[in-house]
Amino acid sequence: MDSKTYHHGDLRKALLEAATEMISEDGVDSVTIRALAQRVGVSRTAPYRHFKDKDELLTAVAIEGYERLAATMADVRHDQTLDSVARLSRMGEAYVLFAVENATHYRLMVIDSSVQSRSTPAFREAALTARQQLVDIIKEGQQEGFVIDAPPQDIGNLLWSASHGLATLLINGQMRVKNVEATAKFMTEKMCYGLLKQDQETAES
Amino acid sequence: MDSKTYHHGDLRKALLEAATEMISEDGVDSVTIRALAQRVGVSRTAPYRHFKDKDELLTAVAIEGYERLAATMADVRHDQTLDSVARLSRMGEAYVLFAVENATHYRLMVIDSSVQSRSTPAFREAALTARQQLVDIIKEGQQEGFVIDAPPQDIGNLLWSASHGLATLLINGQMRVKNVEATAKFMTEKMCYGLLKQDQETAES
DNA sequence: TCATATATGTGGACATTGTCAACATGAGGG
DNA sequence: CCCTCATGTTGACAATGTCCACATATATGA
Repeated sequence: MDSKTYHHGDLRKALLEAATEMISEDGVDSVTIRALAQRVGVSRTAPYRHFKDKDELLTAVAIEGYERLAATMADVRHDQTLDSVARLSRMGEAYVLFAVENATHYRLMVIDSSVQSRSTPAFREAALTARQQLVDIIKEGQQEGFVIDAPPQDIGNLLWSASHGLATLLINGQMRVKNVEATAKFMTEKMCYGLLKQDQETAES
Repeated sequence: MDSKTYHHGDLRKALLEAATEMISEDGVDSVTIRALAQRVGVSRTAPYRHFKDKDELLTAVAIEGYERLAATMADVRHDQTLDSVARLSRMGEAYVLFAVENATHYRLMVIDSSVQSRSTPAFREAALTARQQLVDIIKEGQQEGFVIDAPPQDIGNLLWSASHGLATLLINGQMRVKNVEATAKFMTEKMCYGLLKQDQETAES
């Protein structure tokens, strides 16, 4: 059941794996249904038995990406060797590293227009699950008294935004940096500890 | 010289305008060379006299976008009714508003893979010019003693990242918000005034 | 003024791609 | 053992990007 059977076995999975490989090798645009099918060893229209169209396939790849990202973030969240503030900071680093190391895949996940415009419930849920890791850490930080009392969703959006933005700058080469980890750490810390010399409380949204 | 001449007059400009319209109406994927040509009233291969290929055309559109963005940011920077801290905060708002109001165009500018991968010197310069507006304000803030002494480039990257990230979340609908301006303001201010209750100085990158 | 070179626009042609429809195959249940 | 249905195949077609040879107009210089 591995080489020349008419039926493939688990074509869906094979397609997703091959697509992921192609994306990381040559970018999303290099993924064509035909090339993908050939790589997996099936005829060009076989993928249509598993995905309605190309967008659906790419969306599935993007969802897998979010699942991996969420797992990475969950690891940080459960790292018992760190306190909640350190975990918060470390999570920013982890996020940025993930994005940089999986740049083309990350692009697909985060902003590729075809995937975004079709955004299925499953896709949205995958993205939300990843973000929830961050929000949960913030809540813990609040319980421990380290983090200000603004709504954790809002704070999460702030940190998520900053991490995503940094990742984008790095991926696009608009920000050249020697050490990605150090940069991510600098930014996350500055964000956590404040940017201006004087500190004061301000109204919320 | 406006309706039926064999030669168009300023086809290049007309193509860019039409492409910009199509992008904002139906997204980047709706821009096809043929549709574009038809919209402008020329034959399908005429655009190739002005752009090497489709990517070059889209890159030109993206550059125009950065020019508009830079102009918007420059307006804020030169607003004499605000002090430098307020200008900094306002600039974040202006950036996010620009992105949301020109969502599809913004996508093209910031992360569309075909444009990014080809990124020409002109494209990079346009992006840098916009970012420089932000860095300049930060320098002014430092001179006036409001902003910490970290390298202005680093601080600029931080704020740019956060603004870009927020814009992306909003554009992708991953963050539903009643009032975009208020949210941008909240985030920019929180970033400027610090996120944690205690304040302290930390090492830089 | 007029011929000619050059820039600009046109139409035909072709390869690539996504996708549909009709057909083939084979695994599993009755 | 046969039938059904999920799965895979082949042929076909339309849309698209883009090359090439040709057409046309504008500018240049004699």
